[in-house]
Amino acid sequence: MTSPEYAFASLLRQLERHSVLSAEDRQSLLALPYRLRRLDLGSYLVREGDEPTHCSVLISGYAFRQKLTGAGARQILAVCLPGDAVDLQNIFLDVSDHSVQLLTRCDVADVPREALQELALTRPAIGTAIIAFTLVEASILREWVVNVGRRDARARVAHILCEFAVRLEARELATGEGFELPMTQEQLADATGLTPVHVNRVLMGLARDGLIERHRRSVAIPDWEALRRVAGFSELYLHLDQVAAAA
Amino acid sequence: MTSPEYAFASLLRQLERHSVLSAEDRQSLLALPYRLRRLDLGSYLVREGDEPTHCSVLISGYAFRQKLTGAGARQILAVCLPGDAVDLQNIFLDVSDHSVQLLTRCDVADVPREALQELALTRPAIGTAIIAFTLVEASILREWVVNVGRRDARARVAHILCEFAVRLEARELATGEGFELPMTQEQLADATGLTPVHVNRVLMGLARDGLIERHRRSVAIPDWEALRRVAGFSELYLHLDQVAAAA
DNA sequence: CGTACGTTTGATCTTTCTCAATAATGGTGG
DNA sequence: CCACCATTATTGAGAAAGATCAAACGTACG
Repeated sequence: MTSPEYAFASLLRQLERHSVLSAEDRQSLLALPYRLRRLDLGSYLVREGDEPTHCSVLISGYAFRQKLTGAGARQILAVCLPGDAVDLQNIFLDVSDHSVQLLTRCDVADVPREALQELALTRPAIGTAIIAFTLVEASILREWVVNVGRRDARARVAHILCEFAVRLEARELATGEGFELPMTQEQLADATGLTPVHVNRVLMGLARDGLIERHRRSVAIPDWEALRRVAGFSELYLHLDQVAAAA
Repeated sequence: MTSPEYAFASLLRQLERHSVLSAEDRQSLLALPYRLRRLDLGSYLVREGDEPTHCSVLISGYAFRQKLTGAGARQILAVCLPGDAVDLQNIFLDVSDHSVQLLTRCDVADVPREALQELALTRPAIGTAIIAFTLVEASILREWVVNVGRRDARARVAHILCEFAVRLEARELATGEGFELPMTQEQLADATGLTPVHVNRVLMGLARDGLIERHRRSVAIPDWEALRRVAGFSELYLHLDQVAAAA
């Protein structure tokens, strides 16, 4: 389950969502050179200001993108799931504009920048897939702006829970029953633009109203429609249904 | 100044920021087929849910990306400047996840989806440039999340003003003296996640403290360093300095 | 088994929102 | 060119969502 081959396969599955890859395309992706690392919770995969030399693929574990304001506040920008290529971003820009930190202990595969770049440019189908992949990330980011900018605390927290549930299910990391939330309430606060105290109160409120059930970090959603309504959630922006046209 | 050739030249200049284009690359970009349209303020260039058939390039005028929450609130996600290719986004995804609306009367050039897509895939340098371009947009979006999520009202408004000033200057649409802000205070509010009333109060406050000078929609920044400090602004995320390595 | 971290709760305070009214401004038709 | 109308900007008073401060409680891990 956590072998590198499996992780590349997961990356592959995501790329194929938006582009038709030939057997050769697939092969050359799986043949990409890489170096394996195991990193502890809290390690940085990328730091703002870095000049990237490689792109890391998350084999197992979770990570998040973050930036700090001048005043020292932290904003979490995105959560990376197992199988995500963490910094496709950095392969085509020369300096990293945000940091990526691990949410859990992780296995990562580092792919040299040039190898991936060359693949993207010489194989049009892979190029398309990579562009589409970054565009989906951008779409998620746009919804994140909406969440933080124009929803109240309850809807914000509900929305981020809906997003996790759907993204995790799409990768078969969650069942309809529920999922492990890989974040502390403080991290949830930095993702939603709230304070940890208020996140706690909102979570308690959602639980009290029967919209979620919690035991430790595990979250279950007994009435999906109800939570979706509270969150104003519509999964269109995840671009999950877009299957590449048959070859 | 507002001929289509000029606008494509402006697009070209942006693309060349991140990739080295050959004479041929340039030529094929400028030879792209297009259809010209003049549209009134408030028109939609793209609507959420649309299946895109073309990519519009802004020849003159301003536009903005937006999404609506279920509750009907609007969040502005980005402002598009003259010379921007508005929906490179949509060329590689099959359904548009947000809307683009005009901030002013605009001249736009519609480039057929297939033409641009083919160019991106057959000319690696152009492919690189397009990926880099969308990555820079994503970086701006990330800073937008930080702005709305983790800065107080004063810093938020100051930050968006700093961003405009720098982006406009980079395209020679503003001088050190100041610039025309193409938005109403209500739109500014939807961009910063505040209410129009509060945006007004913050603007008044910034002016009272000598951080900005306003007459109608024109904004001057008498003390750049002071405003930058209030905003916590650092232009790294705009990736402006990144010049393509010499060929 | 104790220590550090995360969660929960209460009390109070502040920022920002809401509602409402007034004043400018710009555009339009006569 | 002027008067009118619609939109945008400005101001005040009161309300509310969420922040801050502080303390207690759990739980996991070394």
